[in-house]
Amino acid sequence: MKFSKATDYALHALVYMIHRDGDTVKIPVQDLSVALNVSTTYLSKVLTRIVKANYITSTSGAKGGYRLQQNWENVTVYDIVVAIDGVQTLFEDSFDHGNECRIQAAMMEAQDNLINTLKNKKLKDLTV
Amino acid sequence: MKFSKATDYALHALVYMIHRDGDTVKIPVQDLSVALNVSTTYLSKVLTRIVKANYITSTSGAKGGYRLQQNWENVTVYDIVVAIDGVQTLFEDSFDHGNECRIQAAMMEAQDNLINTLKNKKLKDLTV
DNA sequence: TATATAATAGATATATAATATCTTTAATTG
DNA sequence: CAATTAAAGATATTATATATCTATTATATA
Repeated sequence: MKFSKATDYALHALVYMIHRDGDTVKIPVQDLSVALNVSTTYLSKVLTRIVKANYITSTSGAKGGYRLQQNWENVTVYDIVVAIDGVQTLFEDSFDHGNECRIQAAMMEAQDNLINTLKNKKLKDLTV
Repeated sequence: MKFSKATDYALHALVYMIHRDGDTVKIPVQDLSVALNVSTTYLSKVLTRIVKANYITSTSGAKGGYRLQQNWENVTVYDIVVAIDGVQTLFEDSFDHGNECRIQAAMMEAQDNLINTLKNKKLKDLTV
């Protein structure tokens, strides 16, 4: 019952990127790994998922790196959580009680409240 | 980012116990394990944590078993989550940004909303 | 008191997932 | 072409949850 470190890394990396002039610059993973004190290889794997999800772009080769997409101001914390960990169900009922199971329903309600909070948090708001 | 199976088992076991005449009967783990289709040994380990947390009592020996505490009507889903998994922080910031870290703050707010929902759910309400 | 029943505790096993590293490949610049 | 940088694949490491097994302790009752 924890958010993954990968999500933590991704959020911090993105906030760092926003600070470094938003979508105007390309930042190599090397820079980010120094800033966050995380290995380049692992951070790169994490960021690749953010690329796939289309919140940043990447360019290989010299002078390459990661750059925020132009739409970055609308990206939410929830978007990143999903990009890293996928859409998860917090509570998987081991028992096949179907939809009428009240335990399941209670957990779902709690989960919805968690998710909605994260949907209302834009990365932009975390950088002020 | 998931609730544990142990929590799932505990909630179902407790709801089952409530159905079986509340706090008036002792129910051996054998019965519960049949009802939930979970091994007696593991379920027993799980329930011992609920005993420690004082939401049920246990008596060894013949005619023994688990019995709800008299206060069971006030026990919440959150109480059980804590009894099983302890008080957890959903998001542990790997970076020592201190309290002013906005990422941390956003995650905390989401977590609070999750927890408050579970605090407002009594086991009693899951059994109607 | 002996026997059967039932929870608890400790040791250990199994499974799974997250985290991390290493190496190779592909793309880009100058 | 040489240097740089991301991506991908293979693998290793670590951590944790889940589960089982055995031994021990407690209780009821025949």
